[in-house]
Amino acid sequence: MTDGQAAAVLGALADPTRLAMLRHLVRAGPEGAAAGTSAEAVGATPSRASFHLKALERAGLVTCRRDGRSMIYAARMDALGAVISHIVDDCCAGSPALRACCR
Amino acid sequence: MTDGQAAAVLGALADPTRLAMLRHLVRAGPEGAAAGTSAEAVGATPSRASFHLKALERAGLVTCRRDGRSMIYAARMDALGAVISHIVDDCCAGSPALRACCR
DNA sequence: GTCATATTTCAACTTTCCTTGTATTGTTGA
DNA sequence: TCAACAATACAAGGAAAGTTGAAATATGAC
Repeated sequence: MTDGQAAAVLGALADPTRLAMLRHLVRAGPEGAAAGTSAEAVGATPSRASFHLKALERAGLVTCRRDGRSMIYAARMDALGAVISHIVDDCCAGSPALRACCR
Repeated sequence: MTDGQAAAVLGALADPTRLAMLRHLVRAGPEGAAAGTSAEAVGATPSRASFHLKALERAGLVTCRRDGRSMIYAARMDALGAVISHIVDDCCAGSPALRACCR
């Protein structure tokens, strides 16, 4: 993973609304949650929620599938892990102090 | 740590130049490195380097002290750990899959 | 004090991002 | 087919961030 790619993912995470949405999706589990549900969970208008969910999807942090009238978004834990690994292992030279934070 | 605070730190990380500078500072160790040295290491002009180092400092990711004519910046591993902890523990419900990435 | 070095600050410009409201697409059930 | 609903797409406005180059500040050497 290049710094540019990592920066793009971190940029997607660098917003309180998106952080809240991602948390909601992680708690929803592999099943995911409908866009409207996430919107309501974080107190965002549908349009705004769609904008931020798309940003998360572009960054590869969530997947999207249609289920009837609803769009179901689900968190991609592997992508989240990849960017954390980039910071911890590559960027921060695998600092023991940093690794300790994850335990 | 609130989502807003975490987002601010993640925003500071969400830039390839800053990611490269932070890596350089981490490798420099607790001693830190002069602003000019970091600038040269990542191929940035002094002005641009100063701008990004200040951004990292505002986010609490680096410290700054003067040594003669040079400004010495040093990475704050604890701050880096805190934001990773926020994502791993709080935001992502301590997902075992995510924790595994840090080991 | 004067000069050179190291870094920061500033202003101007460009680009990107976030929000809001409205229009549009896709889906379901009558 | 038509009406209702869920979500997205689009455009406009304003705010924030990054880049550049020139000027300013702080420090050390002479």
